[in-house]
Amino acid sequence: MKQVAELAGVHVSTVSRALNPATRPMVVAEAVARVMKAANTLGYRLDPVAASLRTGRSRLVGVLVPDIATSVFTPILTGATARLSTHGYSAMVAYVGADARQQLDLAGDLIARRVDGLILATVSLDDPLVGFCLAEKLPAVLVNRAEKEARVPAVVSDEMRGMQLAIDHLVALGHSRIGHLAGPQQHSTGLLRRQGFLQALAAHGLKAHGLIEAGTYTREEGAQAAQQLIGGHPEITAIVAANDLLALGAYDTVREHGLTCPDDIAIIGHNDMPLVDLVQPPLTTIRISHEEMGRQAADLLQQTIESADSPVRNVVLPPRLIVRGSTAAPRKGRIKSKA
Amino acid sequence: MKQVAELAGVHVSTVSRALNPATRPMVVAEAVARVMKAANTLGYRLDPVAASLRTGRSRLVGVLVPDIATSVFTPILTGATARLSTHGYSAMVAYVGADARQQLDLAGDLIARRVDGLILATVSLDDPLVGFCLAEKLPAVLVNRAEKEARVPAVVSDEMRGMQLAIDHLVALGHSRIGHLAGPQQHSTGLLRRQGFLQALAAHGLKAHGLIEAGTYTREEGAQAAQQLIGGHPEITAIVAANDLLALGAYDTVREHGLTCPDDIAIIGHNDMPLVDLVQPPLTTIRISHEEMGRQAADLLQQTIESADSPVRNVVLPPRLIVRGSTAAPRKGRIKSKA
DNA sequence: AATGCTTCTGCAATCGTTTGTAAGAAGCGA
DNA sequence: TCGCTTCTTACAAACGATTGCAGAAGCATT
Repeated sequence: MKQVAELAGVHVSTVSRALNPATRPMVVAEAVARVMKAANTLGYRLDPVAASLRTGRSRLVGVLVPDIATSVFTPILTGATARLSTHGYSAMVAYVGADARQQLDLAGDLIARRVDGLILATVSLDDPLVGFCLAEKLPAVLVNRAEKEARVPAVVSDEMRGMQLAIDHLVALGHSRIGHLAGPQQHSTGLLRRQGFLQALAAHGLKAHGLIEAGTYTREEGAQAAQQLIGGHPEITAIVAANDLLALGAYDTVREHGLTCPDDIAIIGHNDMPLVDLVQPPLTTIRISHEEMGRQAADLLQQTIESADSPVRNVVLPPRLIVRGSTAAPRKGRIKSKA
Repeated sequence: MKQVAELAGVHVSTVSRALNPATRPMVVAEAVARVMKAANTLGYRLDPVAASLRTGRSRLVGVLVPDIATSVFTPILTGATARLSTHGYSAMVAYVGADARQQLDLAGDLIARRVDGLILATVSLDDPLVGFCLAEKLPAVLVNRAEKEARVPAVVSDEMRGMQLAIDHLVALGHSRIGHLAGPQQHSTGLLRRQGFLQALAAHGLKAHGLIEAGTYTREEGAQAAQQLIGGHPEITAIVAANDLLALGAYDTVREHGLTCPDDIAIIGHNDMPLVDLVQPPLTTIRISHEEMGRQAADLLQQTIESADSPVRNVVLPPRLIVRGSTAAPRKGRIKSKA
């Protein structure tokens, strides 16, 4: 910067002001031009580290993502980082486990690195991390999963609506004995989808035929929960899962019981993960645009960072029903289970 | 830091030395203890930004990943970031498209932010980015994809071996008329798998029955290439794809032709992506541990950063054959294609 | 007792910006 | 001509560490 100043025949402070769009009006146009030219010929670029030291800001945001490889978090991440970069921010991504202590440490690291804000894809319904950000006055937005009380902005899918789409579809096909494979209840996705399931059933004057909670969103847990569900409620003709992986777990169980999907049991998932259209039968599911979620989260974060006290605003994205082969009208006479 | 110095009754420079493991021996043990205690009671943490400004290092590494959501890059990323953090580094992740200009810009940003090194998952066989890192003297390691000439360390799968496993398996089943769905030839994965395919065939005294290149690793391109392959070589009984997505594209085409897999045509993929065991038929494929790749890349990068001129060393991971339902012995009399 | 050596600590410069304050120039009305 | 704004620009003090250098203290050697 000193060299640029020399070459342009001005003081470094003038160079700094000329280079910063916000302070540029303070400098006479002719000087700005000279500075620009000098900077160009020297191939000079501002040092973000030094700037960060002085200003306390960094144009860096931290993104905390659960360390589950196969899932919805990848598109959230690509959407978020892409949009962040159009706002001039870079992303520091950290994959974290469920350990709250580790999460707080990591957030501490990020704060030490002077991130301007955080995108959290990890929060449970009542997460200490949110309180931490609030205490540190660090802008944060939640994505995919929300908190119980809306203390910070969040971007989520309309879970109630998603479940309503699923139930409406099944009821329209003629199902009335429907069970639910619920997700982890400490996450908003699990909780709200469960509520949505019950509420949508009630709207049709129906009640749940079994509701089993899976502890995690995995195929194994899904298979196990489906086992209990079918065992306890052999009369059911349809299963609504809180997540595609749980639904795929249910596939395994249904197959083990010698039943077929959708003829014996219709199954409907949630998320529309990649490849679920290729499994057999292709999975009917509720599609959520996770990439769009990431983008919206980036926008929301930028706003909270740049306008000091913008209101806590939630963005709720509409889900879509994607009908494939795993749902059909129930059979009249059910063939006895062979297993 | 000043406060810590005051509380411990020493100069800031002593605090700095006491806190840095490398310089700690210079400080008498008793003083170190006092500093530690003071730092703890004040909840003091070193400021990485200031340290970075002074030292030019940052304990930050940049990771460049192609912006394709569904793929092998997620496990690479989780593996790499996890291992990096055990080495005390944090990751700045950037998802980038194929545009070379954009990639260089991004790398420039990262350098400006003083990253200590780069992990590149994006490189083509002859990538300007590698030259750029070399010119900037920025440590870099490649992962998954390698360069033509090994100018920097890389972590890759043993592609030749992978293809050999695939061919050996098919030949053992009785196949002899085998075609290849090759991947993009500007990436080492595409090129080497193609070479491996030909070489493994030759080892059995066979030659290729058709070899079509797909421009990108997508299901659509796979379907299209398979179309050409089957059209031009209706005699083939097996297809070896350079990638699972290409293989799944081939599924679509085979189905369209009214043929069945594996009876009419056996198909074998590459990577063992999540869920390919759930498609119908479950995909036989070559498994690569991408998470391990990420970890090894992190290790390699740490070494290159921390020991100035460690030799250019490549890590080659062994692939494994995973046999599932998409491969079987060829039928004796082929039923005519209906399409 | 003087010298030399080792070990430890303090001083102060430095990394590359940003920004409050002051000072100089220019314009204008009285 | 003088004083008073209004623009511009320069000065210099931060931001929070690291590190070469020098000096002080302690100890052993002669």
